[in-house]
Amino acid sequence: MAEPTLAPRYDAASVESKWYQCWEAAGLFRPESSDEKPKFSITIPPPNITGTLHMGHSLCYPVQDAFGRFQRMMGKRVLILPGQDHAGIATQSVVSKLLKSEGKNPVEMGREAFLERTWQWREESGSTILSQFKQLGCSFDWSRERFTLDEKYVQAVLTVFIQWFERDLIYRGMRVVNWDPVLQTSVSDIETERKLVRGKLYHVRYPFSDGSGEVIIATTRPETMLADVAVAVNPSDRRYDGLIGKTLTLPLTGREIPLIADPYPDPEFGTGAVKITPAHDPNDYEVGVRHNLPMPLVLDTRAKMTGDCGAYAGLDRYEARKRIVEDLEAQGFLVKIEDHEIALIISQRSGEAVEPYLSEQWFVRQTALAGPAIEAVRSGKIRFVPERYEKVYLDWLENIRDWCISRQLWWGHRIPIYYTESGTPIAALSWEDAQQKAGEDKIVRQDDDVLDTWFSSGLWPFATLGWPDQTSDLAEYYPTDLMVTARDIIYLWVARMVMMGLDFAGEIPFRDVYIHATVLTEDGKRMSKSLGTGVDPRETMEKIGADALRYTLLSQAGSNQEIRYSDRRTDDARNFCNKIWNATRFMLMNLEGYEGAKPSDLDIVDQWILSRLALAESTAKRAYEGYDLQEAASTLYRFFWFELCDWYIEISKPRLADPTTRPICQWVLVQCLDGFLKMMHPIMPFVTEELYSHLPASEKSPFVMSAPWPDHLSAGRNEASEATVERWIAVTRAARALRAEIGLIDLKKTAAAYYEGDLAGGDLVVQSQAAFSQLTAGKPTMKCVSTTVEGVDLHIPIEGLIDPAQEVARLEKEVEKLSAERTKLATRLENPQFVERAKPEIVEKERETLADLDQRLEKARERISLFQS
RNA sequence: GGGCGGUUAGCUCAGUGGUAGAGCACUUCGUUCACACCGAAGGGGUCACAGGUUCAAAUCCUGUACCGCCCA
Repeated sequence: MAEPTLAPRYDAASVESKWYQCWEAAGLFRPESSDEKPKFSITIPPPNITGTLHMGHSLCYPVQDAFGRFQRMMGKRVLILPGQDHAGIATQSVVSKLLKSEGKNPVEMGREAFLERTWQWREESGSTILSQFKQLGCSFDWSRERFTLDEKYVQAVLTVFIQWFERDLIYRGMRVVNWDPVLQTSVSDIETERKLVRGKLYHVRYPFSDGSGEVIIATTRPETMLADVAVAVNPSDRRYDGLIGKTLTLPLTGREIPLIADPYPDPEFGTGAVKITPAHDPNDYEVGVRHNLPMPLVLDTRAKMTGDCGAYAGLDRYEARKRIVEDLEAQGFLVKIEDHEIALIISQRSGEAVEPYLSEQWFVRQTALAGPAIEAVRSGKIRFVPERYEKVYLDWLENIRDWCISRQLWWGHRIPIYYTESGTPIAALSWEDAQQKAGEDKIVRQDDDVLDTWFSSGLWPFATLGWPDQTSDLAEYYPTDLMVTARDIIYLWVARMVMMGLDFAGEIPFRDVYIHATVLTEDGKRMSKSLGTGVDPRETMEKIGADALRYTLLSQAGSNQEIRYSDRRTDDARNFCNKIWNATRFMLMNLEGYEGAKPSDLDIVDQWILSRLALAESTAKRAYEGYDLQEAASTLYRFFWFELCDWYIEISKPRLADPTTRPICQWVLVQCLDGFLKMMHPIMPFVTEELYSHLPASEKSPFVMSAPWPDHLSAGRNEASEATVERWIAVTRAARALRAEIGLIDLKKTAAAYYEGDLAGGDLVVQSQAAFSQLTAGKPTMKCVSTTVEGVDLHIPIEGLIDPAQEVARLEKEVEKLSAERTKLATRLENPQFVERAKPEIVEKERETLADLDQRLEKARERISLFQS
């Protein structure tokens, strides 16, 4: 049953294109509907509809696929549910730009027309990334694909809002929020980042109205002084004793403001006096509330000075700053300008400096919801992998602040609040519902804002399964088993899913949270499109295939927090694919006469490789179970390349030529390939599927993807055979090294050799692998170069081929090395404390090593004297 | 300021107490015989630094330096 020969080189492109459709057609992406099997479910982090595949995705989604594939092989009903996020801000700005490039004005179009256009865009280009996941081999259940703006999903979002509103967990209030003046919307605290920039600290004189002196304030934002309503000093600050309550005249405007005492100003900083601008600074806002101060706005939603600002009206905030500073200086109010490092708050979406802005927004009260979410992780019901991220999660939840959920956008879930004529807000699923709830009071409008995208994605693990309906999917697959995501959204998303899952679905949303590493460039920089440091995974896949890309990234997915992507690594992965391909090719080329029956008598090498295979199986299984792909990948790599290819296949070459040993070799090779391909499959699905399809395995599954994990291999463990073959390998290595020492490094050239000692039946292995024409037991009479390893003496007759002085030098070097080692060991063994306290097996091992060293030293010295004579 | 991670061969990284490892790169040798995307043999390390615990430390503890990330 000889198979057709494979091409001599692996070509990913021709192999990968076909299998995805085969799997899908066979229905392998959908979980089986069998109650007997335990389930394993994942809801994938929904990528943005504006997204295209980057290296981060190429790690995150194959990680989920790999664990899913592994669990499928372990006999679970696996559901990996895919979908997408509507990405409010990102999508709205993409479509706005598009419209502007078409010469249209999104604002003038109006909400309805804009949304229609956005839906059209979503249909046309919003699913690119999902097809790229298919290219990566992700075995997701597309029949259950969800989108956060699906009708059903919207119902879930509105239901959550309404319930929370009615439970008084959602409230509306005037607050200073992070305002993005480019995107024209509020953003939440965690959608901002801090950036240290060099700025200036302006010291400005605020005179007392009665002419009795002045207070000097220090500010980084002089343009907001037009909205100043007070100057505050710390009550403990003696410099201002007796001055509290006096009135100051605000420069440039002549407006009168009070000097107040408040704990907020730090007496150590500057003059200890702080101007208070409640509408444009969150700390000042708090002061304003405490002192019941007015809160005028001087900047508008575009961060331009408002119409009330006289000469400055309409100026951009930076231009206004310049002009105001000039005027302060001209009028003698400016004391000095110092260099100062400022912590700017940047909006992640636009990159623009956030403007703290007093406005009316919707908030979720977080403290009560955070409690159970903290408990779920503290009690161990939810586990983080790596564990250290647990602390990050807990720290955030323990210091949580209310969540601003309203966004001044159109694309998203419109806040289901309807206002009556008398101004009462009513939360309802629809206008009609609201009217019903309102009774006599007439509904006149719906709130204009939409919800933060994270509000809707917080429901992902249960809303995708049909909640609020009690669907069978929800009953079967919730709570899910695993959430795989990046560390930068532990707050934005993971914590919120836990809070929302516990509150609405009554259960944790997932058992384990796997936080994957960040993929960086080769020199440790962030991959970023704008910086041009990104590597496009699609190009990598075209060059080397999805499997090699997966291997490159997954083989580095351990507990590290970053992965560096480099082409050198992808070469390794590509070479590995080719090696797997060719080893299988070798086996297929040697299948003549193979009948598939298990041979009755295995040789020691066969027992050895099956034992190594068994060990690889248990290690890989443990690694996959513990979410350690790096360990799984390296275990399988080492087994395959260093044991199966470098030794077993090489040793099998002469055995395959011999009709008595051939059937054994064939059978063992098939076992090894079968087991290896299965175990490798979660990481490299395509090449393993292709090669499995050529395998003459006896109990063959239709696909390696649907094959069971090879648990049965563990029976092959045989430590005695392992020890024996490892000795043969050590002797072979020593023999090759000895050959190299005398210039016989070319293994094509044969040499005769002799050995003394017990090779435990390995003479043929050593002979073939060290390329000896003959390996004869006994001591030759002619002049030899010799070495001792594992208690075996090897001799290669040299017949004057070598300069005796050179050989003496080599042996002396060896003696030197051995002596140094011996001294170290002997010192240790002479230490009574070592002998007393170290574990007996360690002491025993050291003693054996010492004896071995002594023997080798003695022999090396003998050999020196032989050459010197 | 607080927290987390890192520092091991020229480079990228494994290595949870018992003689320092891999891949790449380098040197020498080898292509009709699965694979040159390969094979064989080599060279190359004060495991950042300083203390401590231990019979024994890359590994555990304390501190320091530098790099990265997060929070304030």
